[in-house]
Amino acid sequence: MPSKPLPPITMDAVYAAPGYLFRRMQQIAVSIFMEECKAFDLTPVQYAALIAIHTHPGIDATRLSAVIAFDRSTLGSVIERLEAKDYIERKPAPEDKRIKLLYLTKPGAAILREIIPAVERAQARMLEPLKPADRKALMTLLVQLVDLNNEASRVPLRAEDALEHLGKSG
Amino acid sequence: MPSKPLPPITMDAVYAAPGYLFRRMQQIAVSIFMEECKAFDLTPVQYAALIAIHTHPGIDATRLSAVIAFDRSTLGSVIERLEAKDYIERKPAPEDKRIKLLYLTKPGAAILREIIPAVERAQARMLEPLKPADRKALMTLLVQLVDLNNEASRVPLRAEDALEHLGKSG
DNA sequence: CAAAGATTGTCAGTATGCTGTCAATCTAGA
DNA sequence: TCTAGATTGACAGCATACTGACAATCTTTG
Repeated sequence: MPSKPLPPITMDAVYAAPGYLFRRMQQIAVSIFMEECKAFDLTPVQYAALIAIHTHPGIDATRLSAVIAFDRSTLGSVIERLEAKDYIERKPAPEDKRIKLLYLTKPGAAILREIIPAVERAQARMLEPLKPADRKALMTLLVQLVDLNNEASRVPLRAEDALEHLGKSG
Repeated sequence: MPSKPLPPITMDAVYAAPGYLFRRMQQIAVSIFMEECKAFDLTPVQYAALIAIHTHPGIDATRLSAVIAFDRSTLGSVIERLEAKDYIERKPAPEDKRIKLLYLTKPGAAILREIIPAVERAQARMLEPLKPADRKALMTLLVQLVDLNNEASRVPLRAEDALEHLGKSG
């Protein structure tokens, strides 16, 4: 057998491939987010970063990247843009000259309060076409899959554990 | 009531949001794809484009973007790179001077044959952590959701219908 | 304490993705 | 036919993402 006959190459195989579906769904999710939030000058990534900084005031960029599973390189420019919009500020850490601490500003906290309803509408719209039971089933499976595949991505999620090495006053 | 008390802002709400999970899963999917296919100089997007051009020889860029649901602007550079690698070639359409027809080259067809097993391994790996029944359930729900949300994205999938206006000799 | 090693923020380079625009070209209607 | 409108490929500009590298800085070790 010099060459095994390959399966026929069809677009249907592409349309049914997990990778294609994940990409497509991501495009759709971003599109819905931007539509619901067009009154606010925030992208999904910037929103997640703001939430994380709000939840962990004084976090540094490297730990932030672990908490939201974003690439450290990418995060640099995201932070820059958030700072340019005056939603966050960077302060040098007194005990480590390499580190810059991130804090939400008043306008940052304000925009967060205002945008949350729009974000929730967006999240709901993404799943709206499914029956409620199916929405729940899909989310359950996705949470599992993302968790079990955590190490497969370049920047695994390190959630709260990532903060254990931070100097906490508690 | 001057201001309604907002729900507490937690990272768990972010981690459970559909949009966040889709983004995360997309990152993971790309990472796995690139790892399995590192022997071949092809990205997931370039792979999908190659398959579509193989399936629809002589397609033009605009219709290609509809068939794989990629942005027309983005596709331009993707095509450029595929052409630079000598995997496809562009020929001017005789009856319409605006259009450039896309064809797979011999090296393009060859790389497609070679990469397919790696791509299938990648697709399988993405779902591997789930039980077989759960994989099937997830894919079924995702196919539904992507289809029902088709119009929500900037570039809805137009699959084969997009080709109806193409001059077909058959 | 000095050298080796690790960490942090940053940058260059590449590759999607999106919005908006434009000239060239084709099409449809007056 | 002549022109208003649509289509096509291309481009500029912005925003993720990833790889790999780097200087400054901190930590660990001998």
